[in-house]
Order: sequence, then C-alpha cells, then structure tokens
Amino acid sequence: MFSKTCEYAIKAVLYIATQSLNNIRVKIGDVAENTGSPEAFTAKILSTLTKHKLLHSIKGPYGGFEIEEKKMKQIKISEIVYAIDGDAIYNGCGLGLNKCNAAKPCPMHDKFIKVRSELKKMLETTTVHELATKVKAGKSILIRN
Amino acid sequence: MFSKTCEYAIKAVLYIATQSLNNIRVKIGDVAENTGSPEAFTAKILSTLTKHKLLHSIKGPYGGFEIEEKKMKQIKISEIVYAIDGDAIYNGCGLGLNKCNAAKPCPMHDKFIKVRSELKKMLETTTVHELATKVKAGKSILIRN
DNA sequence: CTTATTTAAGATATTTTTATCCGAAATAAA
DNA sequence: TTTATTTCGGATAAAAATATCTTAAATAAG
Ligand code: SF4
Ligand code: SF4
Repeated sequence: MFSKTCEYAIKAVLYIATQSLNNIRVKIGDVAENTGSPEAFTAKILSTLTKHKLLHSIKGPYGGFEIEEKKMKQIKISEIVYAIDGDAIYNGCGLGLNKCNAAKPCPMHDKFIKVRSELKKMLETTTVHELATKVKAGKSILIRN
Repeated sequence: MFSKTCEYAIKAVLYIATQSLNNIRVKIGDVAENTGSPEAFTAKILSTLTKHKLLHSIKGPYGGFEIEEKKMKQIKISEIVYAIDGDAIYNGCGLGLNKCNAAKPCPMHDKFIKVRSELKKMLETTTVHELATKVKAGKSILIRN
C-alpha cells in the first residue's frame, strides 16, 4: 500500500505529534525507538518532512522536533503520503498503464477507481491531530513490543 | 498498490485469456509485446502463474499459454495478486506493525481496514473472464501505444 | 532420429529502495 | 569562547525488486 519509508514517516509524525500534545520536544533517537524504525533512516525522513513544512525542527542542545497543535489539526495524512511517495497512489493506475484515458481504460478501471478514490478520501479527511489524540489517550499504539 | 511484477501478471493473464476466447494460443513473446512488459521477465512470471495453476502451458512447437473458458470464469483477480504478491495486501497493516491486534490497534486501524476490505472484496469478486470479455469487445485495452 | 520451437529453471546483472556513516552547521549552556 | 548536543546533507553500503542471459527439457513435424 505505502512504501516502508512512508510507513515510518506516518508513525514518526504521529509520535512527534503525540509528544507535542504534552509539550515534549523529541529527538531523532526517541522517534526511532518509539516507532521501531532505523535511526539514521529516520533522520533522513524527518529531514524530508521538515522541508515539506510538516514538522518543525530545532537544532542544537534541547533541540529536536515538534508540531504545533494548530498545525496538527491542519495536516492530513494524505500530505505525509504525498511528501514521501508522491502522487502515485492518487493518480497512478492499478495496472500501470503509461497514460490513463477514461474513453478506453484498462479493464479494471471502473472498479479500481472506486477503491482508490475511497482511499484518497480517507487519507484526505484524517488529520494528524485526530490520530495523535487516540494515541495519547492510550486507545492505540505505534509500536508493538 | 501492486508490485510491478503483479501488474505484469494481471495484464499477462488478461491478454492470454482474451486470446483464448478466440481459441488462440500465445507465446511469451506475444504476451510481452501486447502488455508492454519485458520478455524475459514475463517468462518468469508466466512460469510462476503456471505453477499456481492459473495458466496452462504447452511446451514445444505450436506451444504457448492458454486458459480454458471454464477456468477463466472461476479465477478471480485476487488469486493472481495472491500468487505474485502474497497476502500482504490482504493481511498486512497500513503502518506495518509487526502484529495486528484489534484491542490495541494502530491509530489508522478502523479507517484503514475499511478501505482494505473493499479492495479485497473487489479483487475477490472480479473474474478473469469478466475482464477478458471487456478487452475482447474492444471496450478496454491492456497497453497504450 | 533429427531438427526446430517453445517453456522451465537457474545463474547473473541492473535498478530501486532501504539503510548506514560521517563531517558540517547551528545553537544552547558553561 | 569553548564544548556538548542536535539536526542537516552528502557519500556510501546493503538488501530487495526488477530484468536479462544461458542452458536444459519437452515436444511437434519432417
Ligand atoms: S485505465 Fe483506470 S484503472 Fe487502468 S491504469 Fe488507467 S486510471 Fe488506472
Ligand atoms: S492495527 Fe489495523 S491498520 Fe494498523 S497495522 Fe494492524 S491491522 Fe493494519
């Protein structure tokens, strides 16, 4: 469904958001540890997310990552997926034809479009804040030990 | 969504099925050419599909691949996906947690499960015959030139 | 039986994805 | 100013996915 990189990215954002809800700024090591992701690779991902303005980073001692509560209410999961995996999941086709054409589509078109648009809608209507709140309340987890 | 290998596999099966509807047996080269897939790689994929009994292969001169009409009415697209990509798309989780647990799920669980089960249902209710018929009737295509 | 044709299977190569490493830049505190 | 801490950015490395090549096995036809 998503690339591994994208899974790490979603978990990382949700972990940072959850901690930000408690006004705790977190370091790369914390994120890696609490999402079950490799640390150096997590650094790369967080850097990408920061460039896309999905996270706020602070360098130096007592630095780390955080997300304002206002921001996490705005950011949708779709934006994280887009920043990492690009638009393939939104615009790419099920059978990978070079170009799409509704007049003469691939034979799975109708059925495929239906499922894909539901996925898209789901990602576009789910906010980081909504999910982070669930994690904070202990209703769900980001890592299984 | 699917691996590239899986996309090739679906297109290959549909091409072979479409030709079988006209009682034409096809060779690897034909399949590759008419699905826009690399030939040697297509050979590997067809071999896998044959082992999974999703295709019938005949060696030697005048040989090639075919699917009985009876068979193509039975085979669902889900079976092709399963043969190539395994059960990740059916049982894997959106965030890639090691194990799933409905009691303490990942925060996307509910929404994710909904979309995934629709995808699963779609694949499990679409037969090869249904799609091959569409292609045969010229209503859809497998390759864009 | 011999030859030509075709799939099967294993070895190898290339590309992409995932992951690590290391030095630079920023910055807070002593 | 110096030091310790932390992110940033570029260079590599390892693993997985995708793709090719080469030889073997099967078989139809002459
Ligand atoms: S025809 Fe439809 S389903 Fe097929 S590749 Fe194009 S957009 Fe996707
Ligand atoms: S909790 Fe649900 S959505 Fe999350 S990984 Fe498990 S099955 Fe998938």
